[in-house]
Amino acid sequence: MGRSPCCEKVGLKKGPWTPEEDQKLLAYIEEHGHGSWRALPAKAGLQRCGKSCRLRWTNYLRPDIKRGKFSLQEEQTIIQLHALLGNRWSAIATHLPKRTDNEIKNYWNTHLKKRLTKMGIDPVTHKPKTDALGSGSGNPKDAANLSHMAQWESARLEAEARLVRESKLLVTNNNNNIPQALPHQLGSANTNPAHHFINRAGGAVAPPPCLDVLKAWQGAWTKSSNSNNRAECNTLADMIAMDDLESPTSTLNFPDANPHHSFPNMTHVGGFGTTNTTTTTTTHDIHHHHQNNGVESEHNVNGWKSCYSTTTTPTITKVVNINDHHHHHHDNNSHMVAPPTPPPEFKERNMDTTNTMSLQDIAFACTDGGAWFVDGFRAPGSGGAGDSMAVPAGALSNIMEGFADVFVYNPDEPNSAVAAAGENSSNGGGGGDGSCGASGIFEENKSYWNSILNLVNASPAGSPVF
DNA sequence: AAAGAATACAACCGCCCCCGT
DNA sequence: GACGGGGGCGGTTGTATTCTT
Repeated sequence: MGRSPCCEKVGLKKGPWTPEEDQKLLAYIEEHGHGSWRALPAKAGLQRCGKSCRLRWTNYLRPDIKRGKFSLQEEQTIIQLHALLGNRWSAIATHLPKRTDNEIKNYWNTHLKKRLTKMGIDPVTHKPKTDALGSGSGNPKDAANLSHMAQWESARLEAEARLVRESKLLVTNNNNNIPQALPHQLGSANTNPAHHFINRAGGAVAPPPCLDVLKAWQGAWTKSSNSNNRAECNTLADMIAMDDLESPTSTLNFPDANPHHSFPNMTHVGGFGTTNTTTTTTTHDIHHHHQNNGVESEHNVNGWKSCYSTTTTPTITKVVNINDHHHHHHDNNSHMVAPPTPPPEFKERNMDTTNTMSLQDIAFACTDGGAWFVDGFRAPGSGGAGDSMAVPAGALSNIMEGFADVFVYNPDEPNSAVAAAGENSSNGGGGGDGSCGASGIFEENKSYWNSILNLVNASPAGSPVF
């Protein structure tokens, strides 16, 4: 036998709510709370069933509901979470404050799904459609790149999901974020991906990934939107400046006396076309010591510079004017050779102020075709240590390119978008408008896959994500 | 200007899970 | 442990609005 209906439906009104009905419902809930939904309509004087009242309240009348256009960040979050969670709208909604699952679901069905389809990406699997590879973008090169990304992403998601799960166990076992030893400190034989968290100041906490990655994204978006100049917020400097960075997305916090110290060790791999020199910093998180062909140089995280010797622990000095010191490079006229520089649009990006690292942070593309990899990660064939996470061969360039425009792409301000995937872009650079045309579509694809990398971070403890 | 198509969004429906009894 | 009510969830439909021809 079927279930009995939630309430007696005969004579009950259906369809759109009138302002009067809304007022009655609001007034009643404000005074009494909703209590039992089943009993509410009679008490509130409404000819509706309790379920209808509940839906009207939760999806529309609730005071903490944000209405209106979805921001870029919200869109990205939805897409990312959907890639991981599928149609679990309520789970997705928990990471989009003030948005209801119904609204997100509708937005997905009416906007995002279509847009992904248009980009040649299957909105269900979040992978490029097979036929799209050949004909979707009209550009075989784009399709090939996309295929690489998909291939790599698939393997990666698997590994990272494992990482997240294991990290949770670690955190649990360590009693609420008591600092843990890093793989380097534990011994190098550990190949468990769960140990690949970024080093922190003092070699202390290696927190599990969480939605603080998205927090950083959303913070940047919000900040730049407020200043009406998103382009000003494309670098970590802008994010660092956001001491008031609020997280609407994550409930996890990892205490750190000085979050500005939370930067990774990095290793430069490849570059300069000749010697695949790999030099890893081992001392300071905020300073990236760097050597090519025996010549030393450095990369510094925003706001810091070093007075270093080439062989000893550098002395780190906070730079007063952080905007002047995105990177400190010695030019070719000095005794130093200019190191390969990350394209400006993603220098220092994603090194957030919130004590977490995005998986995107494993690498920064360099103009020489090489890349900076955060400790514990390496490019294929780079011969990294046993505790490195390898990137499948063939994927590196795609990864590098994938780092480009997530932050800066703004469909409302096409000219502000950094469409090309850095100076080593292989698809011809594309136009500045990431919102239309084959090139634009490809840029969106890169951004898309890039952003999915963050998904494995997107599981605050206790969330329904995993 | 009007009709039809497309889009956007609110609301409904039915299934399922949780929890109290 | 079984049962039933309440509420959550995801899929779908209905309707208003906007766009296109």
